[in-house]
Amino acid sequence: MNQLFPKRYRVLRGEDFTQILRRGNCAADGMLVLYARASRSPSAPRLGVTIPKKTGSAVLRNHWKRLIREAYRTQREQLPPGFDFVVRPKKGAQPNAAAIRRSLIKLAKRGAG
RNA sequence: GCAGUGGGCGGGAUGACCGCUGGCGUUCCUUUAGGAAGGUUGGAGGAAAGUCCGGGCUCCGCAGGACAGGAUGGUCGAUAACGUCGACCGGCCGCGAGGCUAGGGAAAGUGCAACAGAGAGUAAACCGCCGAACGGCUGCUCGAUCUUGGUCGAGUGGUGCGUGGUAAGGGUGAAACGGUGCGGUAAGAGCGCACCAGCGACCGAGGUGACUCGGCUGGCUUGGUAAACCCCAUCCGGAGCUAGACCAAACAGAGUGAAGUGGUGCGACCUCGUCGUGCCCGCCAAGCGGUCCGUACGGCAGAAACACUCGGGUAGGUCGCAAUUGAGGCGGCGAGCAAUCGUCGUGCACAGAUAGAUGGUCGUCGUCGAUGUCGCUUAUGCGAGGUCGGCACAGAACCCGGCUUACAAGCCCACUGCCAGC
RNA sequence: GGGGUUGUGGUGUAACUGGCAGCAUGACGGACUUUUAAUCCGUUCGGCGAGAGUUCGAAUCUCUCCGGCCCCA
Repeated sequence: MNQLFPKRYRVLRGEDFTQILRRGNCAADGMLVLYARASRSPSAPRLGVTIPKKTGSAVLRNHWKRLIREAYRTQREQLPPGFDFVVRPKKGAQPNAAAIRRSLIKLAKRGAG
């Protein structure tokens, strides 16, 4: 099972972020907020992570980002292909690896469909 | 043993699997650029933080003096520099080890001090004390006069009524213009004297110096506040790695800029002044724009192939940028009380992202706390293995030197006071 | 990365030439009213973001931290 996470599976350009956030579908639960938009290259789903400064200290923000990326990396094949996703933590939520993994799949299917 | 003071160390270890990212090889694909696979080797801190100071570096052509503005403020030293560090001096606190200290100037000037209090700054008279001096009222004595008990004058008492003297005592306050004693006085007072305290000048000794010690003399006493204005001394050009250089891509251009800058007459309007107009003068620099940041001066280079303003476009890549030479580390020797410096040796050394890497999961060990079991033990306690929970503060973004703040457990060194024992 | 501004009862705000920290609203109680609202009267809660320093005295001056908000790129 391919669990790599190279740069082609990531949203990198600032313009892409604004497009996904402005034009994409939004889905949220108590843990995450997810934006989804049909991508131009339909093969692989791409991920971008946004952590607002109000989340907390730099250590806490890094922790959130790593957990979200890890959840995406380990279960990328279960996500709907042909979409770009931008994910950020829900305000007030506490980071938890298992909950983020469950929430990511649920929200991705809802946002794509 | 108890209590305490100062300083330092430390920042869990290790394994498996799955990842991210820099460097260097290998193989494959590809027209170049580049892409893919796999290998190997590196990958957060003592504070990376706050951004409170100081530098390096870069640009402003060069980095001017003055004013303004800001910063610092015992002395000597250390340093690339500092508001940092070291040693020492003075003051305050502590029994002590030690701690704190923006600590120049208040006999240059200006200002401020609520409430209370009589008085708060070239001191002041509320109570109290005094009755010296002047006046009022009044008693007595003497003299003059005459309307014979009044008037005037002198002397001597009383009163403390008015003017007044007095800062010893009371009381107020954070602070009231030295303290004690004797003299002195109407009462008092540095008013005088003696001693003491304090300040200044001078002299001597010690110290590089801040300053310390001693002597002598004098004013006889000049209060607090400058983290109030201020004065003095010293320092500071501005902006910052999105600095800045180059490449690529994209778009749309428009406007302004090298002579009226000066003097003077007349006219209009509401004065200053502005406008119009005539004359003189000037017209390759006295004007113009220019991150020498603010002000004026002065200096500098510049000019239509340039500069500025407005508008439009682009926010991609490479370098800066990773020890390849730096105020590096470690060790030895030497100088110094120390901060630190000199010298010699030493491959001792790999972070470098750019939507932003340095991680996730699962173990083993370590350590701390709670809990209960077994063994030894009178108890305290010691040892063994078990279960559960915890293991901080915190994440590089151009780089260094400091400061400040945050920080779990644990450990070490030096010193002080008290108690007990020898 | 750089810069600015701000912090005062539960809420909003004033005093900042250093000198007992006020005002409005809210809460509570009373009056009025059949009751509520409005109005009037009274009371209470009790606050200068934290810690040092200067000063006789600090919300105010100085320093160091903490938090909020905003701006530039």
